[in-house]
Amino acid sequence: MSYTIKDVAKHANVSIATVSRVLNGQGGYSKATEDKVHLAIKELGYQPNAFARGLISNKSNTIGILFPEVSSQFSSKILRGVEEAAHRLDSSVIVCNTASHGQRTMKYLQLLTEKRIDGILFVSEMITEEYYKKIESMQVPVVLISTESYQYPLPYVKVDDKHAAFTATDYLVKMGHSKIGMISGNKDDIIAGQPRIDGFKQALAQRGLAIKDENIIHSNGFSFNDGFTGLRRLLEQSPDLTALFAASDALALGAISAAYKLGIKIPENLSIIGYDNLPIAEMAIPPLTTVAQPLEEMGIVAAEMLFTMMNQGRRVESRIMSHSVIERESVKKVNLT
Amino acid sequence: MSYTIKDVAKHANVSIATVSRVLNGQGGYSKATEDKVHLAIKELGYQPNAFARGLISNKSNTIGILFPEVSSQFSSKILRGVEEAAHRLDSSVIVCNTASHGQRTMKYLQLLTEKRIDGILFVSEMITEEYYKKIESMQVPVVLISTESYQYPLPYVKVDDKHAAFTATDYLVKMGHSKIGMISGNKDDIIAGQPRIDGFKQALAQRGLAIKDENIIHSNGFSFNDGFTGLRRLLEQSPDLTALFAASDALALGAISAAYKLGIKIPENLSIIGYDNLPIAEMAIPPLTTVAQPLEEMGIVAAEMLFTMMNQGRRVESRIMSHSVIERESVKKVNLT
DNA sequence: TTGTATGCGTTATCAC
DNA sequence: GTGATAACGCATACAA
Repeated sequence: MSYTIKDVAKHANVSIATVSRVLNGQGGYSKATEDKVHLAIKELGYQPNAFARGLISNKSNTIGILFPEVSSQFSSKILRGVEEAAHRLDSSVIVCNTASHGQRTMKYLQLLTEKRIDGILFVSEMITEEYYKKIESMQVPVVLISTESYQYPLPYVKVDDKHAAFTATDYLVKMGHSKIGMISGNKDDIIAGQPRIDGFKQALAQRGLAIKDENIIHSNGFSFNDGFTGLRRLLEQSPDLTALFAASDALALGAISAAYKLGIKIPENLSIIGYDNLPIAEMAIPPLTTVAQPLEEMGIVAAEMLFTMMNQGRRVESRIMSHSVIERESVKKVNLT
Repeated sequence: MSYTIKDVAKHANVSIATVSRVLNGQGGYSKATEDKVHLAIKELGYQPNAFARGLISNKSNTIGILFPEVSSQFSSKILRGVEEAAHRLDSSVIVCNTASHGQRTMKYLQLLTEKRIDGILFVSEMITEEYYKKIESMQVPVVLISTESYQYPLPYVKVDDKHAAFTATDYLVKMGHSKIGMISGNKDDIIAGQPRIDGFKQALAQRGLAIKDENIIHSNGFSFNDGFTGLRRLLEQSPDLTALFAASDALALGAISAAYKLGIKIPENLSIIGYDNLPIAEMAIPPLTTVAQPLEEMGIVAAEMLFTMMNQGRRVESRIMSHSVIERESVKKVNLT
C-alpha cells in the first residue's frame, strides 16, 4: 500500500519516534536528522495516515453540516462560508442532505458519530428531541444556522426574522405605501414563518395602518411556485394592494412571474420587496429590492464558533447577524396620501 | 471517552472477537450470545470507531468532490446528485472549493489523501499535470464531471458541448431565425468554451447561413455580468440580430436584463436560448428556453461510476449524457423569409 | 538527541 | 462457538 513512518525511519536510518517528532515539528532533534527525515519523506512520497492519527487524538479534523436541501442558493451560500472557514483551519466538511426527513437525519448523525467528526452544523431545521439526544450522546459541539431552539441550549447564528420582516415592511411604508400585502411561508414554521408575519404586522401597527387578514397569504413553503400561486390568490382577495412583502426571494420571484403573466407591471402597478438577497434577486426583472441576510458570513461565523467550542472547549454566545435592505428596482416611491 | 468493543465484551461476558463478529454479522455464534451482545451494545450506547476500522480496511467510506465554486446552482445540482448516490451506499462526501486555484487544489488533494478517501470527483476543471501526478500517487479512482481530459485517461461524465450548442442553434434556425448571434464563454476554455462556439458555427454552416465574427461575443466567463455587458457589445456590432444563443443560463439572464434596460423586448424583438437549465431559467422573465444538462443525474452517474471503480476495481466507460431543449417563452417563432 | 515499547479500537488469524 | 492475540500506523512515556 502506501508508506508508513516505519519505512521512512528505515530509509533515513532513524527510529520511528524521531520521524514522528519531525513530522509534528516538536523539536528535540538535530538539524541533520531533520534533513535526513525530510529527505526520506520526500523520496518515498510518504503520506501521513489520518486513521492512525485519529485513533490516538480522537480528532478527525472534519465537521459535518446538515441541510434540508443542499441544492438551493440559500444552502450553497452558507456552505461556501463554512467551507471557507473550515479550510483555513485545515478542516474538511462533510455535507448531508437530510431532506427534512427524520430517519435520514438520524442516519447521518450515526455516520458522523462513527467518523468521529469534531463538530456539527445544523441548518434551517427544528431540533427534535430525537436529534438532540443523539447529538448530546455524540459529545460534540453543535451550532445552529438560520434556526434556533427554544427547548435546547444550542448556540445559533441567524438574523432576527421578526425584526428583518419589520424592516422590510417599514421600508415599504416609508416609500409611501399603505395598502401592503404579504406572502408568507408556512405559518407553522416558528422560526421563519410566524416571526416574519409578526414583524410585518408590527410594522403596520406602528404606522397606524390596518391589519387585514385578507392581505396575507400563507403558503406552504418559501418556493418560487408558492409565490407564483400566492400572488394570484392574494390579488383575488385584495385587488387594490400597491405593495407586497414576500417572505423569501424565491416567493418574490414567483410573484413577479405571476404579475408578468397577469399584465401587472412591477414596480409601476405593484411594488415588491423580498427577503434573503440571493443571487437570483439581482437577476430578476426588475432587479429585486430585498432584505439581505449575510448568508456566507453566517456560515463563516458559525464555523468559527464551532471551532472555538472544539478547541477551547468553552461555551459560546449566539449571534444575531444584522440585516439590511438592498435597494434595487422593484419598489416604487409613491406620494403619500 | 466513548465505549469500545472491549467494554461491550466485558459487559456481555464474551470476548472482543465475538463482539466484532456479531457487529459485522459474520455468523459463527449462537443466537444467545448474539442477543447478549446486542443488548450490551444497546445498554452502553456503543458506537463503532471508524478510525480503527479504517486503519485495518484502509477504507474511509468517504469520497471527495472538488468544485471551482460550490455556491453556484450548477455545482449545487451536481452535488445534490452525488450526495444522493453516496448516501445510498453509506458513504459521506467531503466538499472542496478550489476557487480554480492550483495551490488550494493541491492542498485539498493532500488533505484528502491523508484522510484516505475512497475516490475523487473532479468538477468543471482542467486536470493539470500537477493534479494528475498527485491523483495518480493517491491510488484512488477518479471521475471527471462536466469536463474531460485529452491528456490523461480519466473517465468522465458530461454532455457533448459541441453537439448541445449545435442543437441550441439549430433550434433557433428551425424557429425561423437567420440572423443569430452568440455570447460565448471564454474561448480559451477548451471544454466549455470553444466547443460550444464550434457547435454554433456548425449549425449555421449546415443551414447555409453566413458565419460572421461580429455576431459572436467572447466573454471572460459564463456569468450574469458577462451576459449583461455582452449583449450591449454584441448589439453594437450587430444591431439587426433577431436571435441569440447564450452559452450558459447565467449569460442568458444577464442578456435578458440588459435587453430590459435597453427596452428590447424578449422574445418579440430578440429571441434567446440558454444553456444548462438551471432553476433560474424557469424563474426568468420571460421563462428561458434552454438546452438542459441533467446535472443532478450527472452527479449520480458519476458517483456510481466511482463506486464501481472502487468496489470492483475495474475501469469504467465515460458517459456522454444526453441533452435536450426545454421550450419556454424566450424564443419566438418567426416567418421564414 | 535519539530509540524502545506501549496503546489507541478494530479485524482477522489462529487455536481450542 | 468462542477466545487469545497479532496486526493496522502513529504518538508518546520512558530509557538511554
